[in-house]
Amino acid sequence: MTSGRVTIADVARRAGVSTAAVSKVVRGAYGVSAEMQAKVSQAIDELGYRPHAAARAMRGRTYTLGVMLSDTRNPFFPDIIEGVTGHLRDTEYQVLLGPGGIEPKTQARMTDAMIDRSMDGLILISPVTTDAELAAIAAGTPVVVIGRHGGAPAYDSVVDDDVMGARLVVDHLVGLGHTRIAHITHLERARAQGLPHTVRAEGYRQAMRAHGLADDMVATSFTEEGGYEGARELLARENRPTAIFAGADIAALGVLRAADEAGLSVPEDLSVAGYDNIGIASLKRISLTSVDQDGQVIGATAARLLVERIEGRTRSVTSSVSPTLIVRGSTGPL
Amino acid sequence: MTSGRVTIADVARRAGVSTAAVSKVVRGAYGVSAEMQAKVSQAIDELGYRPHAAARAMRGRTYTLGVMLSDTRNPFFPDIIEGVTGHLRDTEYQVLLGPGGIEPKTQARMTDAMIDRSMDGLILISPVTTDAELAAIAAGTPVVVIGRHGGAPAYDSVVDDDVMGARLVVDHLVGLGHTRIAHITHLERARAQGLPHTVRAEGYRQAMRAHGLADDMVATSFTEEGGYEGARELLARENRPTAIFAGADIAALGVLRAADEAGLSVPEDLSVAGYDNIGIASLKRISLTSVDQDGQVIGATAARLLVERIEGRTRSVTSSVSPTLIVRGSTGPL
DNA sequence: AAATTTGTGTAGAACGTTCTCCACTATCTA
DNA sequence: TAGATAGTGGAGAACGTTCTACACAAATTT
Repeated sequence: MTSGRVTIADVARRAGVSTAAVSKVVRGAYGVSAEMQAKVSQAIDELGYRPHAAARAMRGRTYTLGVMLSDTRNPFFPDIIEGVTGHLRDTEYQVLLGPGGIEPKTQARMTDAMIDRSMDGLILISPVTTDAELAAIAAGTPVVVIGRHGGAPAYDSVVDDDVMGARLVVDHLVGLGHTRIAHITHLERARAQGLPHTVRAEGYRQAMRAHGLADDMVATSFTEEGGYEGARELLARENRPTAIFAGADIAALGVLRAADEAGLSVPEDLSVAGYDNIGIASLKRISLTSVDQDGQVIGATAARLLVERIEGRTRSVTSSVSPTLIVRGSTGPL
Repeated sequence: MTSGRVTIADVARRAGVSTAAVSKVVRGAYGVSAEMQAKVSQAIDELGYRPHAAARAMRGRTYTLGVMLSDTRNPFFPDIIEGVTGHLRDTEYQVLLGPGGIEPKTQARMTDAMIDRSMDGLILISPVTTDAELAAIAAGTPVVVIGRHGGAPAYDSVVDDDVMGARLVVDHLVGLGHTRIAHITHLERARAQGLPHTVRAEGYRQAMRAHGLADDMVATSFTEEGGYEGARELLARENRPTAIFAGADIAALGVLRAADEAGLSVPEDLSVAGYDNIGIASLKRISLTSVDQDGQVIGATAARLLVERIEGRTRSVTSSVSPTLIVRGSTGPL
């Protein structure tokens, strides 16, 4: 207590062995007798020794995995995080989350910070960066990217099949008799390729074309406010859409607000669908038809791939998770 | 690129000076000439040098602050995090979040992990621990605790005035003519003192007494499900309450679901109020009367106090933030 | 019986910083 | 002119691990 932290040298002294031996025991390395193992373990317990991560980092592992969050406010993240931490629960890896913000610059600062802290691997959720920057990061550190299509050889990817998700929504709405189906997407600031909103928008376009329908998109942002403004714009048109498919639930909530304010009842006057199936979508009051992408599975998969890569795999893997359409009260027949 | 990371020695060689000099420049320490400063800065830029945090940690600072999150799913956290990161934006500190879970054991594991990684300071959000454990942590690392009443000399505290918040709700409901006002609180597993739910419950009790009314509480959990179950129990009573004050918005959402299922309209048949004023509370569809506690201010305050403490302050500070009642459509006259 | 293999433990050099001394020069004071 | 004082730069010892090389003993093979 008084004299600072307990080090491996203290343990070695207590057990009457060398620091190298203690290190072996701690790491579970080869070449330790049962007797040595017992002696050292006892000393560790008695002294309450905990390995100093920074010192470890100087030579080997830190046993720390970083998850870069692009937008803390997105209610979809907790599922992913739960998947990641759940999968890592019984390993000695620790997960630390880095709030990267939505700006490319702040995200880059965050990933740099994580690399500076010599994390063993990084999970990047919907990073807004160029492919080149991503490849540069992945060249130095094991990386798994979530939610970005078109994987690269340098890192693993876990994606939701957003094309399929968008098609599920369009098919559902067309099946209900809708023809004027609008889509609200996220305005991309950076020249990043393969972000979910882009793919969802593309999937929407394809699905509309497949049904011989004209697409109608407005680009705001994936926020409640963005959905609200997008919907206001769409609903002000002379020939307003009868259904709005927002690329994210959070935006769909804004659409619902705009509908309420415009005196339109959902789903009688306007059908609304979202994407992500966030928790509150199931509230009776909201009852939002949405595409579910099982964040826990995505998170757990990402964690698994990352550990594999840290432990030596070099061949790149892309894991695609199929989404499901959850039909609720916000969509109905025309 | 090919030969691993750029170190302070590389910079020193390039600039033709000693590593000690480079270190001084990097740290902005005293005793550097303008010429030296320029020479070294140029070499740093040319080589793209970044200090290795782990190596720094061996001797000095890591410039890393940890925030322990007790429940990632709580929609109230993003505000706090935004406050923290916002306040730290232009400093050289980096914020890393640790998902601690709701169990005392997992939270302890998380704080230990953060200490092992020699973070310069810790912000703990509603930690579920004994005062003794908290004091032990704070003895070794600067700590600011958010959302836990009854501060201790070893750490700083930032709290919402939960007694006042509860009183605001009760006063409001009584003003509307309600007398049978129930409260849903969180069942505490651990023997932790001064957690928000406890204080809110106590504030509710006091306020009811002040109005000469009998209190009626049920303890489930601060989740949508917990609110739902608590409300089901309350609404099943022969003399059911006319207003339910949930100790957290997330639970209030569950109350709304229970009301909907029971065929009760809000606020005509039942008034519902929550606490935290989470984003979706303002959605027209939800329109939940709630107590707002400005998470951003709380987060920013915590960050400020933590930095002060890291930089030498030892006198303990407790900062209390006054909440506001936001009246919306979920509460109405009896 | 000698040679080889296997098992177990240790010495000691990294790893990339920080920071305390110390040395040197140039300026100022007596 | 000698002595003191700033101001600036550098040497080198930490910090707490990991891990390669090696030493030694015991067991096994020739």
